[in-house]
Amino acid sequence: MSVSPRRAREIARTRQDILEAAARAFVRSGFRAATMQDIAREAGYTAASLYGYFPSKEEILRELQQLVLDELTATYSTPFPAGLSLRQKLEILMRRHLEVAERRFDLFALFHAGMSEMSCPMQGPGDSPFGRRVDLFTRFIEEHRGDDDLGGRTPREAALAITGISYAFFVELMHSTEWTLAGQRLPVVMDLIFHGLSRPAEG
Amino acid sequence: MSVSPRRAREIARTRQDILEAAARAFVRSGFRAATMQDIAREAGYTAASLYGYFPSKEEILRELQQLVLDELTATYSTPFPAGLSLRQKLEILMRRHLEVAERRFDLFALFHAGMSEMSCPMQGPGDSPFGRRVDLFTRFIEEHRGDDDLGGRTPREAALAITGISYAFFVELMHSTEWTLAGQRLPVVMDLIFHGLSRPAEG
Amino acid sequence: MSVSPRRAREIARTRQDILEAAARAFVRSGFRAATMQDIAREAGYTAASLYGYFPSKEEILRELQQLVLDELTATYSTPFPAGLSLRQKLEILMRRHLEVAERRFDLFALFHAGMSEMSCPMQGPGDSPFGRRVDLFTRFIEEHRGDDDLGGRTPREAALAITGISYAFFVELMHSTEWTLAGQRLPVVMDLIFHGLSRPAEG
Amino acid sequence: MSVSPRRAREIARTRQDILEAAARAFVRSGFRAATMQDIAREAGYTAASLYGYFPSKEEILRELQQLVLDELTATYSTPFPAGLSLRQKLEILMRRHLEVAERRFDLFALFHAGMSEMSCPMQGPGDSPFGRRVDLFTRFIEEHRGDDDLGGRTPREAALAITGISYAFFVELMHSTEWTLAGQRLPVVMDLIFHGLSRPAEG
DNA sequence: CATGAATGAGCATTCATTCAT
DNA sequence: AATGAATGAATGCTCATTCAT
Repeated sequence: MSVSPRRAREIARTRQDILEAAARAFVRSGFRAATMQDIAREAGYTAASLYGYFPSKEEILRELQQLVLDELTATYSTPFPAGLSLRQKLEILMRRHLEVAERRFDLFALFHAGMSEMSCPMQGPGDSPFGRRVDLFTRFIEEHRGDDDLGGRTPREAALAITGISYAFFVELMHSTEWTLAGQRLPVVMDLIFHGLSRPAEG
Repeated sequence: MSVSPRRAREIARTRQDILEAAARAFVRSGFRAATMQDIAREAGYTAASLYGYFPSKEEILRELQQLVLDELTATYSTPFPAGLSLRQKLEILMRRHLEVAERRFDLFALFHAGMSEMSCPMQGPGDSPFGRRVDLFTRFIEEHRGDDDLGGRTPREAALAITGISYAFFVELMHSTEWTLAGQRLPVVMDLIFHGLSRPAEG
Repeated sequence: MSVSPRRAREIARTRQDILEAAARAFVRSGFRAATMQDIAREAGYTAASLYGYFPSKEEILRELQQLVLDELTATYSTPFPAGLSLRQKLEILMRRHLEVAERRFDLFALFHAGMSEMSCPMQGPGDSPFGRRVDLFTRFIEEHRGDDDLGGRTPREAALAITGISYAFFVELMHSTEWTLAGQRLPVVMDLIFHGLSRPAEG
Repeated sequence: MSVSPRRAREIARTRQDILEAAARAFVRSGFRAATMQDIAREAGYTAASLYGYFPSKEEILRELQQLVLDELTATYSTPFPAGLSLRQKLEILMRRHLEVAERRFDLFALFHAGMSEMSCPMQGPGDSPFGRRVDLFTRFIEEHRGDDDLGGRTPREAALAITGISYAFFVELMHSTEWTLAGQRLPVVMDLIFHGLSRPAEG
């Protein structure tokens, strides 16, 4: 009665396909505006077929959110080499983020795009995806900061700056099609985070 | 059969009421999810009445967007005192933004909340509200920068940092209810923009 | 803000129209098979309009059930002239039933037709409409029986016989179009109930 | 390429299983509400498999109806011992019915439960299962009546009384779980049919 | 002008049925 | 022969919009 491993893999892949299609559709139109037909067309199925893999549209969104959260959490929980400065660790962290963004572009787009609708139907307005990212950065800073890394700001303030700047550059990247620039821009981002506009980028 | 000035003013005020109600509704639920009933209830009318002031729901959104854009543009086009540094001018600009945010809270909330839905149904994804703000900051910088204000970054890069940081702090403010903090936090924001994390907040 | 009495009456009448249309549709096709479109067409509206008067299809059924129950209960709770025999009181009761059937034909048809579906979605299978009628008759008998009216049977047994016979004749009546026969057949029914096949109808 | 007798028997048995499962499902939820999945689950198959045995859900219902009709007809066409009174013959007939009810409980339940839905989708409202039973009883009476058995009523009237009373007691039995009472109650039923409430049950 | 009522268009979801495996 | 997967055709319900009052 149990599914064969082969079949199980097939199902998992189809679910992934649908989730990715849904991510694209949600980014394009928002959760409400995207119809099951849209998602299905994008995934190469009919709307009815989706219900063989997910019980509802809401559940698709929920799984999508969980996926993003998992990927994101992983970038924080993977240990960092010891003996590095906050800045070095942060750079590693952001490289991991870029990696995720490359591997799961739609997911990341969804995460950055759907502010209101990704949070509203499920949780209080307090923890939007943006807010959650701020939280993660805050905890990261609290854990890895040296004594005078923040120049007197609270970890949350620092996290706000980091989240804001990286958010802006991610959005920029997302809308441009030259994805290859991503890595190259990281030094600029790091430099802006740590020295702001006043200090020259290099030396 | 032209309208009396008195009547004209009445109409304009009602339109404003509706727009504000719509802004609240849109922030709370997103553009699609917010029904005309929701907006009407919030404004103290019935859904049918709204059509005496706006031809469609989409038009309400469009006017709302225009309103935000106008308010925002005004903060840029009002001249700045001569002889000020970029930083000083930027601080003035951001104070103006705060003013707008105080005067038209819902509008600002809408602007910051509904990323995907505010842009998608109308224009290409290229110019989201966020992107438009980046554009405005970019032009501002290009216009007011001194020779070595940006430490080697392009104006757009600088604008991205500014937009990102101020966006983050605005969102933070919005979710907290202590709106009074707004002004007090501005120095921190300015300092983060210009010196990043490394440099102490105050000399 | 409150509805004018005139309007209220209009609404009540529309609700009645819809309920009657629904009764017809339910009798014809059963609860599940009857679509909102069917009901609407029968009532001269569109399906969407019905939702201005009832929140759901289930609620329509529920109100219909309540209506039947109310009408039926009324026939029992209206007092009977004192000093009559069980048979005389029962005849009065059944005349009242006939009256109801004349006044609200659809309702009665619905009540006699939809056994399974009228009960299932709402209550346990124990109290079908049929069962409820048996209960009412049982209580009626317990209340009005003389000492040796039942010839040794329990009130429930007597009620089963009464319900069964009257049910059969009602169904017969319903399918024939000669509704006028209703009253004329009552003596036969009464006689069958009290004397069965063996005894001549009239002395 | 004809089927082996062994296989044929296998098929017939599976068809029976499915029909019984369907009867249970139909009684529980009504014809429309019962899904092919429901029937299949009850029968231990998948929905798709049912189509190897029946071309459609409607056909299942049709065969079920035919089955009931066949069983019922058999109770009438099996000859009765000569020289018996109408009452004696009727008692034999009803014992046969009880037998059927014991052997094919679900079938009988279906027959008694689903008035509207069992008839509607297929035939005019004239011949509901109930109506068909009345017809059978009518013909039975016409055939076996003595000269003054009916006390002046028409055969149809007598049949209505018989059908009604037996229907009521069958339903009662069905909802109770004490099926054993069935036979014991038959005398009461017979007595009610032939003497009504007025006459003592015994002697 | 404000509104209650009506509706067309659309959407999520279900289900009988088909078909390749 | 049995099934998992896929789908077309509904179906209940919502909502932006219109219009008579």
